[in-house]
Amino acid sequence: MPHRAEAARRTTIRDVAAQAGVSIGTASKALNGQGKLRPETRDRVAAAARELGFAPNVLAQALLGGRTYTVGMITTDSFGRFSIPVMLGAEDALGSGQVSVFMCDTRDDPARERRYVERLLSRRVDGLIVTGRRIEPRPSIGTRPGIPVVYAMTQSLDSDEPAVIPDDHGGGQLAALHLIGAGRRRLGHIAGPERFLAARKRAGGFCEAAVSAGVGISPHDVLYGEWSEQWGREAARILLAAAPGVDAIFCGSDQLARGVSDSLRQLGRRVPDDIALVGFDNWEPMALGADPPLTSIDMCLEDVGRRAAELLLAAIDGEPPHGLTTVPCRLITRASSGGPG
Amino acid sequence: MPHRAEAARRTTIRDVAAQAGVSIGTASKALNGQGKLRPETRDRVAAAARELGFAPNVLAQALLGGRTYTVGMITTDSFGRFSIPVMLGAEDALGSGQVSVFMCDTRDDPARERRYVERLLSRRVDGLIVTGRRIEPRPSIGTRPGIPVVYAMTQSLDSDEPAVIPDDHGGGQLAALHLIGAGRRRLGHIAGPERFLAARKRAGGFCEAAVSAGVGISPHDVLYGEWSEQWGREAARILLAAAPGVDAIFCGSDQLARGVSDSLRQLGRRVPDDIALVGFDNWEPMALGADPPLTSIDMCLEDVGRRAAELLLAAIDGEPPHGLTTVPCRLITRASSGGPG
DNA sequence: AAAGAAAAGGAATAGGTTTTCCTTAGAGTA
DNA sequence: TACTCTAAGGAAAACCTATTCCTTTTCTTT
Repeated sequence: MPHRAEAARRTTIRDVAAQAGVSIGTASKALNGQGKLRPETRDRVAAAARELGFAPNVLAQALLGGRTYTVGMITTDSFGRFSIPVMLGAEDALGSGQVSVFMCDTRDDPARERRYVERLLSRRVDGLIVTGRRIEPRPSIGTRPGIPVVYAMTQSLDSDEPAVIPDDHGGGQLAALHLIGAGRRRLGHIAGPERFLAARKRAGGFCEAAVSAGVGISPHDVLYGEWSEQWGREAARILLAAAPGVDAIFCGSDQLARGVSDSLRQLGRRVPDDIALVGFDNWEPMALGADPPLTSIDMCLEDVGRRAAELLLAAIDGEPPHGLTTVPCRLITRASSGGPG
Repeated sequence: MPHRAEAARRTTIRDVAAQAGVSIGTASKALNGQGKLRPETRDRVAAAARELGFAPNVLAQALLGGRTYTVGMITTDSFGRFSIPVMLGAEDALGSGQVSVFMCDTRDDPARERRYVERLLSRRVDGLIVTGRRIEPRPSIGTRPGIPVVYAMTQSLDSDEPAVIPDDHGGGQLAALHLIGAGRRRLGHIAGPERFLAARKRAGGFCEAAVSAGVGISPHDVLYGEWSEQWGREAARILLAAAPGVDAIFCGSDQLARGVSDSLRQLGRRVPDDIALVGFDNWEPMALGADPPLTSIDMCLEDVGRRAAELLLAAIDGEPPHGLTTVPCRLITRASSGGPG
């Protein structure tokens, strides 16, 4: 095609310069506070720019400066429950630095992922954030060297590449300490699938903290299953049959806790009076909708995203980080463990 | 700063041209299949490009062509439950056209929104999609004329600006027809807050379809309240007290339906045998986690996003759409209304 | 062999901005 | 008066690519 087909050309710095009666270079200096100019000239240019609604063409700036103030965010999670808060945090940290974010959802398709990476590279992004829904190491996204990458809520098989993940182990510990602190001594844990690293880490932290506090629970008391309410319902029955005296249950997700809560009600056990309940994720629609509302462990995913973005910015500025960063979890106390509400 | 501070400059078409022993212009033509070149020359250039890992600088192309193949997506919903599927659909439609998406979350702050719009404009996006979590008309985003805007899952107070929203009214009708088709005759409806247009439209469609089918229910039988499980629990008790013979309840959201389901169990009514239940949103974690799983109305939000993106692309190509487009809902049948599962 | 046509590829321009280097004009000094 | 110095601002290069318009080479044809 020739040039642009249509519409009123946006005003450029050339228009501003003309209106102010100066050269293009002078206009640029006036707008950016560079060079030596008479104050009155600066004002004239500023006025012209305001009047014409001038905003510099970022493309041209980027072309010249070699930096686009743009990063790519790649998710395999279909903007799911985990990657979204991560993105929010990252966007927050980046956005305040005038960096814009290209969003790409690979739908778990490696071919699509490659295409997106190519596209982002030819858009000359300054860096890449890769998010996922599992913290397990994944194949490296493998860009050319020179463009920095940070993994968030996932990590690379190449363990030198920087990654930020929540501290699931610490989250499990938090749950145990909270329940024990509330006077519970006969603990149970209902978990997601054992093949999930996060499920194992949560269970590990929980058991470890309990044992350190002198409360007996062992890793093979953990009921691994699925990430579903259905499994929560089943597992609660199994657990109560095996250990009728249990007075606290930690669940590997809020969904599990919802299922457990249901079964407990049907079995005639009161929450929290008979059995205290702690979930994981602090997924508010789930946790607040439960009756009573669920105490839960919040992974602070926004912090994960924010941290990842900070690391990326550092890398772009020439201070590449390495290895794994974990972000601590936080306990949110609600009625299901006797807290407020 | 001088130029770029660091790293191995990316290979440009100049490098390719040098390597192939041709001029820049010729290299460009070879790579884009333009002009008249000896096949052998084309091959040589292609080989050089491959060897050097050349990808054209999209910034330079955009600067030249006046189009960036970039759109901005602005959400007020903190990437919430509604705007996400919309974005997914839009990204899908745009991405396959080689258009990349800038993501911006305004956190419902008008000042932030203005800043983002400014930033997107100075990045010379080809268009804008504005999404929200409510379908109520909102103040126009008000960009300069020339850059097209489409609203998705929200609409502009300026009713001429194009918008795509789900057909809540039709969704309500679907629910009524389904329940009546299953032989139910004493219908109840538990809704969200009356100040929400979506809540009113769903209720309207439901009552209208019921009445047309000769089943009595009137708009003031609708129990408006909150969008919460808690209100679902309460409203179910209120409804059963007022109309003990009810044999089907349509809920304005899956969360409401979850609450209703809980209360029904406690009141000793079986779902679906005694009372059939239909939710709205088809929010899978909620709908599938319920016991029994919920029949629900799916707003097909991905389609809403896809449609919005298509309209935007049309507008960019010079065929600006106008006014409101609605996307039909779909009934997803599950056990709570006697369906499969 | 000469002339014309077609094929192949090169030079230059445009796009918008920033920065470096120069030029001009005025003020100050010897 | 002649010189230097500084302040103010202009001209041009650079960033990278696509396209238009030319020039050169090669082939056909008479």
